[in-house]
Amino acid sequence: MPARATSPKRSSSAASREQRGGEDKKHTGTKRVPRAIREQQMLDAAIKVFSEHGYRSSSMDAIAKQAETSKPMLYLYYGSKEELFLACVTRESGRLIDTLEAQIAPDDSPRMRLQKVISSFLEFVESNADSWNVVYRQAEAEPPFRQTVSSTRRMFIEMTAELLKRSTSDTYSGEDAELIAVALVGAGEAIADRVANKEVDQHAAADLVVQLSWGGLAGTNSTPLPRETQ
Amino acid sequence: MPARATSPKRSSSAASREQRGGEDKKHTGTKRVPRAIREQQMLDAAIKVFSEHGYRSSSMDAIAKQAETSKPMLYLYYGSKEELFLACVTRESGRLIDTLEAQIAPDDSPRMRLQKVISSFLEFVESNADSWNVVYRQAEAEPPFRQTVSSTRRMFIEMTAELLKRSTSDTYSGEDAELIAVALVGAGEAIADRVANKEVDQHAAADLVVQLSWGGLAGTNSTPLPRETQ
DNA sequence: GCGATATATTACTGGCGGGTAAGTTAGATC
DNA sequence: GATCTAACTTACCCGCCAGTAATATATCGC
Repeated sequence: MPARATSPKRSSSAASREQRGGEDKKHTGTKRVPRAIREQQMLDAAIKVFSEHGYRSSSMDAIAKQAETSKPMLYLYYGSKEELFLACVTRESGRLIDTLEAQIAPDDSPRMRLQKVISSFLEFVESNADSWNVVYRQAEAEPPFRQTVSSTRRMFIEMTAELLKRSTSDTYSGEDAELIAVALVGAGEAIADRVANKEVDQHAAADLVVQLSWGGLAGTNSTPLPRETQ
Repeated sequence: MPARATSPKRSSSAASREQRGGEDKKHTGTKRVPRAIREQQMLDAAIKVFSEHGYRSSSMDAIAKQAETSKPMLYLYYGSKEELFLACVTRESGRLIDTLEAQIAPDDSPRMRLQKVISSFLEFVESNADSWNVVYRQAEAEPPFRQTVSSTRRMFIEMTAELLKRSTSDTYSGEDAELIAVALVGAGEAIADRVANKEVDQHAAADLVVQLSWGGLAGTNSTPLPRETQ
């Protein structure tokens, strides 16, 4: 009964600060940390290592070390490397989705929604570059996880297509809206990569993507960009 | 002409000889193939295997088998797995770039260029899905090759930005043009992924990307899409 | 024919890394 | 303070695979 990967729900709050107490070298020198917390530490560590070296090149030992624990604990809690990675993807894409959903108010105009979603999306990516890298770029290249990425992306595309259909007159078919959504999401991801690498300012990028989505190149042309920060 | 691995120029043209003579099972049963040809077979095989399983999960044995040769030959010609992969990326991105460059005539209008480039790009991706996958999606996830992908992409972005600056009035700064180019290239890549997976028709997609690039959503709105095939 | 060399193979190794067995201790509960 | 469990560890196993001898033979130039 190895508890199988995180099956028990959540420990919720908890999280009494600690660590760095003392270098007790008595026998083993390892602190005892409740499962719910350790699990999160492990995911944090895994994301960092996976992001840096890629899935295959990341060893479980390296992840364990990063999480300040040992390999058997990883296996006790997550079962296998594959499940661990999947847990990373699941948690992080969940966090992202939650973040985005929290932004939209039901009575926002479509354009307002677009703006909010885009800027919070880029904000998330900026402050969670490793997550972004793991969830999208790493998972995409590993055959076992392609489907997961694909379905996450599909959700974004659906979301975007919905916005499109609602905001514009129905001059193009649903199929076209879908393709356009694919393109827009792709554009967003490309910008996200730049933002994650800190190559562009997130707010400037957000402004530009909104303009571009809404008005296309003509739009950026006719409406001089209001730049905010930077 | 970096030549790299493949150092001795050797052979060059060649290409005359053909195999498929007879199933001589005398001793080993393996036919002799000139280097220049074997090298290309190896790259073909490597691209296929890499695309299917990813860089790390592809064994040199599997690639050798696919190329109908043996592992030591791979090492003789390419030196290491890493160099082999790099050779794949180099050859394929070169092919893509050549294809695109062959399209543009110096007296084409910017819009004409855009259209030609986009459609030949998507055409290439459609008929070279494995190349696309290796050059972009696989290489991107492997730290040793990220820079290569990055510089290939940068070239596309530069090309696009140049087109933008030339075609529109200079109402936005070069920096904005660059960012817009990032977005457009990202959109193109996203569509390319769909095309590579045969999820959308390449010609319809090309039309749509052109429209979208040129006129944005407003453009697709005001100009009903002329659909061709399908 | 006769080397020289380029093409080829089989069979190995060395280590890395996923996964596990077996045992240890901390601390909650009564 | 005995017990029971959950949190830990060290130390190992073993398969896979990048890379390498060592060796064989087809073919070209002469």
